[in-house]
Amino acid sequence: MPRLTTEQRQKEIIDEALNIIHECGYGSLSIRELAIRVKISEPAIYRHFLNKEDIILGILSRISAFDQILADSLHNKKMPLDKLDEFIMFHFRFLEKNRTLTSVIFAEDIFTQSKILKEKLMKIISHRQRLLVEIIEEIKKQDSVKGLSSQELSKIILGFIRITIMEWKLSDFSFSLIDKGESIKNTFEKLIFNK
Amino acid sequence: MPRLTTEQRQKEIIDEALNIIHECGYGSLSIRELAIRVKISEPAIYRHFLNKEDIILGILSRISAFDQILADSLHNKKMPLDKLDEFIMFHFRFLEKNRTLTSVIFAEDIFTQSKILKEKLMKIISHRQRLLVEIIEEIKKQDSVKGLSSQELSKIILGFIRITIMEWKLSDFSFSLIDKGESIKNTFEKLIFNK
DNA sequence: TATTTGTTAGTGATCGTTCACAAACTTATA
DNA sequence: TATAAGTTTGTGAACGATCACTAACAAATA
Repeated sequence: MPRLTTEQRQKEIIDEALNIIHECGYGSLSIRELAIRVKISEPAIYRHFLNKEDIILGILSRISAFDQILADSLHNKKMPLDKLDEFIMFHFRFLEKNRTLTSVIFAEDIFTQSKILKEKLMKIISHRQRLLVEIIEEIKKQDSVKGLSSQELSKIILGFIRITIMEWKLSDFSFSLIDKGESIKNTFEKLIFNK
Repeated sequence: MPRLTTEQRQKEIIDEALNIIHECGYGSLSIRELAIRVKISEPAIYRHFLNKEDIILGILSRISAFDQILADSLHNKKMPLDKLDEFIMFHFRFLEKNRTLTSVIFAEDIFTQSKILKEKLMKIISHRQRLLVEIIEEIKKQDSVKGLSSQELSKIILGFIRITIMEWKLSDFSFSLIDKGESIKNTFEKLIFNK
């Protein structure tokens, strides 16, 4: 029975929480099961998190952290079209490395329970859309884009990304998301930006 | 304490199950709460459904029924582009009238628990996509469509529909989905079908 | 020694489900 | 037509299991 620092344990606990949600759904996420997987007792969980909601907040923080890395990565690209590519591919690369997070994205029920969680989720969603709208606005300055609002375009792109991820998940990750990303890239360039 | 036929009760139970999921999320759907809302005892629920899973199957059957009406409605349209319009608008009209069903659509957790439920959901999804692909193929015969596969196009359309519904739900149904449908129609005609 | 991280044991609440039984409605028989 | 028999739809009480969470205490670490 090794003793870890709170930081290490918190990471372990969130990792296992994600595994449970991923494998058995959010409804199966119990402190009991979590404690068994982390190989500590139930009360030990409460040494590192205030309550169950706090654990979910920890999961959302991990997604927020992703947002920061995404923003940084976009800064490195100069051409707006490259930024769009990076926006899409970053999502796919990230999810290939963190499959368990796909389950959280679609687990609506996590967020209906608590106002705090719902607000945090909405922040993440709107932030990501704002990021995409900015990219599209930049593209519009350079290239001719059909008479569609940036809002609409962003929703089309996000919707397509989302449905692709969902298909990937429902197929038990049977194809390469990154390969799909390449063809999606071409699709949008053809479809929207007249390339 | 009035006695109803099984058919009537089953309808009541499913209606209230949908209300609970809609208002409080799937995690709050318990036989106890359900019985309170229907104003019968818990064991009475089991007179009309085998178990909880059976109740969810009843909800899914209601969605399947929708699929049949959609297919019929599409048969009445002759022009393929009208069919596409009808496909989109039918979804929106239906959901405006049945808001509670939007919650089920996004409640992933319902389906992760049971193999039977997951399979029934996948059938519904793939059936709807097949319907849309057929429409797109018809359009392709008549109009010039950019070099994109019907599969890809169907995913773009379904993704956009889905994200619009999600936005509608997250905004607490603060805008008219049908109005949005009109502008989506124009968007796709401009974007994809060179109108 | 003080603090942090862990344990065992137990809290009341709620879960889905079943039991034995009662009232209502339908059908068959006297 | 009255009544008996059978079926369907309801009830209260209770089942074992599990839920999130806590009090009290022990061991490891600084």
